Amino acid sequence: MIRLHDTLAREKRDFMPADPERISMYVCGPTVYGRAHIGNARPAVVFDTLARLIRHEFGQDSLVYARNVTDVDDKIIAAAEAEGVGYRVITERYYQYYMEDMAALNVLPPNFAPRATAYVDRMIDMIQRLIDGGYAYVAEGHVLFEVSKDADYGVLSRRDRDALIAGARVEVAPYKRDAADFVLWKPAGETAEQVSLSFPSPWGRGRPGWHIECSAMIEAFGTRKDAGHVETIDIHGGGLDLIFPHHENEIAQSRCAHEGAPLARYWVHNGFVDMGAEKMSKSLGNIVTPAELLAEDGRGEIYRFALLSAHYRQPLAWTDTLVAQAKATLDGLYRKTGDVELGEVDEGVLDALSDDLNTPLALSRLSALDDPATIKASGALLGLLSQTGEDWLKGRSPHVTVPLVGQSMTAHIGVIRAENSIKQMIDERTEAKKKRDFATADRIRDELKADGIQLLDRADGTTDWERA
RNA sequence: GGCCCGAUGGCGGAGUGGUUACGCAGAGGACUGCAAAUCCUUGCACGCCGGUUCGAUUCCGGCUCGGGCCUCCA
Repeated sequence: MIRLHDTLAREKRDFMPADPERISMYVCGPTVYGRAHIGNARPAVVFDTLARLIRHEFGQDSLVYARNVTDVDDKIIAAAEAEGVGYRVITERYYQYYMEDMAALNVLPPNFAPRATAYVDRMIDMIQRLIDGGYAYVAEGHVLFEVSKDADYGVLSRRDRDALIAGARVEVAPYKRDAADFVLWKPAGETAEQVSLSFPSPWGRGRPGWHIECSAMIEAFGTRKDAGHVETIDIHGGGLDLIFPHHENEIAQSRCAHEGAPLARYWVHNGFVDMGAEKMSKSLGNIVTPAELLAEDGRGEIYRFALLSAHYRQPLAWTDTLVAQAKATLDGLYRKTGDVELGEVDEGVLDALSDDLNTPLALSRLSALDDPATIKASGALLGLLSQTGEDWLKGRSPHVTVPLVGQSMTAHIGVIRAENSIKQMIDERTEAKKKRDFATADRIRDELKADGIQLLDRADGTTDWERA
């Protein structure tokens, strides 16, 4: 039995999907206007791990996992205008980067990756239904959701409307009936790029608001095999900061458009990656990207391990020590697994993951295991230990040689010695050792060490090596 | 101001009303020409003040400190 902490209930609940053969999970994905940072990667890794667990428990085909791509956004327009290119250049480029970065972290592609621009018709349809139902109104080319018409507004974030108004940091737009009302549709501006990224609608050319995108995509994309119209999904996930206003507003829109049907049966939110003192975010300018990390060491599992080393709801401080510890622990695990085939998943690891995705406990149990095949299979459930021990320890990660756009790998590749050359030096050293010429033997060992190659002398006299 | 989290050994981080998780790092030993890896052994802990209890790191209250959200945000 999987248990999940449900943000709506503020407690762990047994996970009972509506249809165990067709479980639906939707996670808010990236807005593709810039390079993802390691904090953006946390939900991708966390929900990828949850997806692996659900597939393990309910069957490989049991889960339909959707992670959207927001490709309509003011920041996309701003980026396009800044570079003097069409918005599609921006969205395509950063979507590609995102996919590459996530793949390096062993994040499997979701079953669906719906793009907002492909679902505008559905958004317009949903907005029209909200207007017809008396939940939304048109004002100066905008369509706004009228929060006061939804008696349950605020259940997820536990806020009441008075508190919202009192705490409002942003000047209230004059066309709003109430400060808490939010935009469903906004008119296109005058600039070429704003006109370019706009769509015809009953309310004039414009673009959808952020919140309606997710509500409409959830309704439309078919989390069930037969459905073109889904009202309630099993799991809705995302970062903690999306609880308010994004998910609160999604709930309001969807519930009002669906005669009260709830949007999701379980709400799961991940905590933040921080830099020790404050959260990592683009607006604070203190970001670390997977691309930068992979340029340091291309073995992406290091960063996945680091992200999973804290419970997903806890904050995680991203430090050099954290990365070093993740690498050291993985090295130890890979020395144990070698190149064995997958065995059975360990019950202890499975139990830990099933208890609200307790990855730190799962990782500690993984380290305590002895049988290589069990370690390998249990690691796979966490998206780890996907390589052979030798490839890992010799640094043959496929990502090491992937050129990263905007990042020069030249320096890194420059210090990577061809394995033939390493073998040659090992042979020279073996000869020197036979002659008890330890000065030469140690010189060779030091030389290799300076290039990050650690020699391992085995009991039978042969020598192997690892890349530090 | 409102809402919500957290505080565990050098570091990361679970967990539990009473028997010192685990990993990384450190120390000692075995092995080694010397190291590394490996194996064995080992030191180090539950923010502060009260309360409940035979007994609290664990439950309750208060305090201090830290973090997040309050319509950009994973």
